[in-house]
Amino acid sequence: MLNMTNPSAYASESLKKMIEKAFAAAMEKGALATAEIPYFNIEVPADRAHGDFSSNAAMASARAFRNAPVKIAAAIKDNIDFEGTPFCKCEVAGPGFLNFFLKDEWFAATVAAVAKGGESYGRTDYGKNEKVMVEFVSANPTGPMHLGNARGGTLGDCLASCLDASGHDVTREFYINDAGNQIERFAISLEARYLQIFKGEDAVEFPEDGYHGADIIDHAKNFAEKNGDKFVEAASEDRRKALVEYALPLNIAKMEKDLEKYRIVYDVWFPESTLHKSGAVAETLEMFASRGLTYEKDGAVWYKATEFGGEKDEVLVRQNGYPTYFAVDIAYHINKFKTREFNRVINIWGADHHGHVARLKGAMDAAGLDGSKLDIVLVQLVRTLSNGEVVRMSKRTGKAITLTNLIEEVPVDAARFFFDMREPGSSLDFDLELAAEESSQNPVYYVQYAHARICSILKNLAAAGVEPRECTDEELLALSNPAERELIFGLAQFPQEIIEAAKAYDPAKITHYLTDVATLFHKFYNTCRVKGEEEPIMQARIALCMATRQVIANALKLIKVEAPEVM
RNA sequence: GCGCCAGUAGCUCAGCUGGAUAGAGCAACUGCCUUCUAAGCAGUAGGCCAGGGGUUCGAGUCCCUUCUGGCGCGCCA
Repeated sequence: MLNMTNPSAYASESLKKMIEKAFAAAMEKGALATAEIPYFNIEVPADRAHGDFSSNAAMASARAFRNAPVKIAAAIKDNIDFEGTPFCKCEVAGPGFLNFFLKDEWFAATVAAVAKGGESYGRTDYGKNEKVMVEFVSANPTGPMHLGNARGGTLGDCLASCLDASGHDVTREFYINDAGNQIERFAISLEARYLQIFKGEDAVEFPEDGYHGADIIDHAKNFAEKNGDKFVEAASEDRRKALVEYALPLNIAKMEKDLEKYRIVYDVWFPESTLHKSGAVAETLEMFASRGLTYEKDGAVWYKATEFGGEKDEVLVRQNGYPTYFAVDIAYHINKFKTREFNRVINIWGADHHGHVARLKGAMDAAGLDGSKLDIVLVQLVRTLSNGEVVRMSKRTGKAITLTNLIEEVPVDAARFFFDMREPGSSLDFDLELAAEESSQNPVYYVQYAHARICSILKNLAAAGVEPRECTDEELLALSNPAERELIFGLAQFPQEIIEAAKAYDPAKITHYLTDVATLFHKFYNTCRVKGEEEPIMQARIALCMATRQVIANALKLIKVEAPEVM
């Protein structure tokens, strides 16, 4: 039997070699003119009557061989040697497609491969252990997280899982913006609310650009209960410091807890403040200056971004002497690449940050690093609706549907699956009431149902005294019903599907794949019986059921959704 | 004004980076449970792939252009 960790890739790779050999053989015999073989595709045809795999090799090489595609296809077909490949048949169809059919052995071997792989079926070493960071969510710790964070969180987390499963060395990171302007605003907001408690709301004006949310008021109240009016007469600087030192850790802890409830656990929580304390920001500024990349204008330090693809130059140090967010971000990313030696860095950002993409990549080039190793996945913003009305998300006004609300109203399985079904680039409307109401028709249950059904079949068999056993090759070869074949073919795609998701930075492929496998299983279930069949075929079908359960469980685990045994 | 992202069935979305007759799920309609879970299956209906040009054997996919929607273009982050 064949040994396969990635049955689908194994088949398409040997097909590619087989076609190349056929080209060579045809040229040698003079059936084709001697020419270089052009690039051609291997794909799975939409209509499976067209075979298990097909190739456009003949059509793609029409020009190179100065011949009609159908004639080239015939020449290839005549010179194909199936020996040592998982294929048994080739047909020429349509305008010159080459359609290929897999041997029975390949299907049997796939079922065996899933069983052998067990929990690790799906994992490959594709990424060669490349050190990759995925930084995602990184919400401001000045207020609660919103639905955009939930979406970015799901996508970032699942992307990290796909990278991990495809053989990358992955680190999940949350960047804590615990310094800079928004912390200042956080401080003055807390201060105003605190003073309002003791002096009355009218006596203390709330700052125009402060955070108006109820969470700020709660923090101030709790702080006042703990410390009384001790800080009313204190110097403003001390008061603000005390308030921030009280409230910020609480906010960070709350984010960590909420994300954990949402099944997101980070390897690293990286505070911005460490970049200031360690001198990394200062070093970055010096380095840019020493490379002649900066100049002074209007009392500020500017970076010549236009020399690195930017539309305009950018301020690094403000007139007031403080570094800009951009300067700190450059220092942060130098830290990722240089200090911590990540080979590739992936950031999940809200689409509203897209203006920042090119200049940060350019800055990496300017710093002597490789900006092309920095990839930004832009997640379109989530527009929140409430009963059909648009709710503006704004930390400033304090009105937002929070991640906490989401977790309370919609089961985590449904929420994660929902956000994971859509590609990052698609814009999204989210109505919390509607989502809560309709969560029962979320496709996640369709997938989970398939898993539960399999568990139920196995349980009934066990009750009847039938225990699964290892099948012989011959028994597995008997899985020849079209519904069985389709299902096995689907199971074979899993490892490659993970690789594709990792390559395209698109974990939505996994939810689509899961839905496909669930469909294939439900069809199989309605076509073939397990219990009550004759022993050999029953055991082969048990093996297929167990393989399917394994794949569904592995894929659900990848996106951190439960695989229930009973529904 | 310039830039980025999007526009595919009534709704929500796929479409494997240029392949064969454009597919799912909801919603609608018709069938299928005295045998392993009907949260399922089978079927019907639903389309100018936003519009118009172009590239080639072949375009939902690539190029140009127009329209529509979202988001950017701060010494904010």
